[in-house]
Amino acid sequence: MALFHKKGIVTDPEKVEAVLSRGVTEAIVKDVLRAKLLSGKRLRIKFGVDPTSPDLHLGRAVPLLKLRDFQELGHQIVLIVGDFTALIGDTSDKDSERPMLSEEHVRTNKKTYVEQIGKLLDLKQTEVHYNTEWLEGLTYSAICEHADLFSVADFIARENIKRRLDAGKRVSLREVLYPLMQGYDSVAIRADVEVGGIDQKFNLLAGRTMQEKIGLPAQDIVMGPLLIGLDGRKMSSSWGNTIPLTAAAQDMYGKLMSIADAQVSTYFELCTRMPLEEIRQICTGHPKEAKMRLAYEITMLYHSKAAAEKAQQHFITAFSEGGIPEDIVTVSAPAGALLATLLQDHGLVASRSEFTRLVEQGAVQCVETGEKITDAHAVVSIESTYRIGKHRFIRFLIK
RNA sequence: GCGUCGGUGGCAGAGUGGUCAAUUGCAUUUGGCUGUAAACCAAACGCCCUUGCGGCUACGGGGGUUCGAAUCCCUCCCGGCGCACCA
Repeated sequence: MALFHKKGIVTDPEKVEAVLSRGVTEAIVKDVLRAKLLSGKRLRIKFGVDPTSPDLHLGRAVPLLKLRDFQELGHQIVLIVGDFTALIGDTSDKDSERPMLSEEHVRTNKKTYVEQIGKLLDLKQTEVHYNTEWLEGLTYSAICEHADLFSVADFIARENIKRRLDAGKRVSLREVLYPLMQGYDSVAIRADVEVGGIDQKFNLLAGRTMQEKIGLPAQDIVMGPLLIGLDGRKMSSSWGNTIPLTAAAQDMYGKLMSIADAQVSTYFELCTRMPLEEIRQICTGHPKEAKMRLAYEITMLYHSKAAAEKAQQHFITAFSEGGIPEDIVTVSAPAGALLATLLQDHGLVASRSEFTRLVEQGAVQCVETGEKITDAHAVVSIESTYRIGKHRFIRFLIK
């Protein structure tokens, strides 16, 4: 945050333009927003996250970086932790009904959120709210007033709702209330701009509608693309294809190395702030080198330079050179214990059946001798290290 | 409430009395290859063991029919759709 000046608002047209274009799929209304940014007025930039799962992931970090861009221009970031909305469940990113989360579940999640966000934003310069503040106290009549601003047709025309209805799936009336709440957040904090993913368009527009009807100036909207996850589908907590911001450096690096080649430049653009020209150059080089650089950059962003270097080194020894990592889980075992039992006890295999299968496939290997285990009843009698597949390692000390 | 259709493995979605531990796709795991945990190709993918055309548990819950049920019947729970006249 070196460029940040407490009072000054940066109106350099080039920087403003960069904020409006990098990683921006659509901005509503772009010209209006540009004018506002150039005016020198300090804007209130809203962003909401629902604490639905304990970890934020890289996909969620895309809008957070956009917020950082705004913060660097000197604008006021207003972060809303949707502890109330999380109980309802957004429909925007779901093809199935989202279950209501328990309050306790939400409470434990929201604690960690602000901390994770602090890796990207300067929290001292960020206003943080929980939307329970204003949503919890709304009366039925206030809700009716809000609900009156929208028609049922608006909702059933939404693609994801329509798809579900057509497929004969249930859509709860409760879910339909979600955009109203998100919209009201904008009213409550008097947002000038709201940042979100393109999948949030409907909800973001609801904010404009509600502000206008209530007599406030309508917020502008900046929407970014959705990051593709590890399996080629949209990155989403419920798919299990995410890279969590809390992932250990080594793990984060490894996960980044498993993204598809075609995604590398997109990741560079959306998940780092490396100059676009430099990215273009890196991506014209060897795909593997480019991906390693990407993994390094992102790991550094969330951890440290040292951690990123270590993770990279680990990756090279463990995978590129087929070696073994330095810090292997080490446990003590009685002499003559069954390898199968030991691995199961330490969670490296889920069941005996799985172990047997792995042995049959030649996946279990003793590192010291290089021998593949072929007997499912092999025992461990001397101190040794085992490798299962490519990335499961364990070392046994004999008691 | 009445009628009707449906609830299957992480997800999607077949199967509708035996040969079903259950087709297929996705995800996952492993092997090969390589430029990496990319891509591609191949295999595996409920659990247990004395590894056998072995045992056990499983197709929303419970009960029943049958030599035998994911498949038929009853009942309960959950969901979709339709109906709910007069206002």
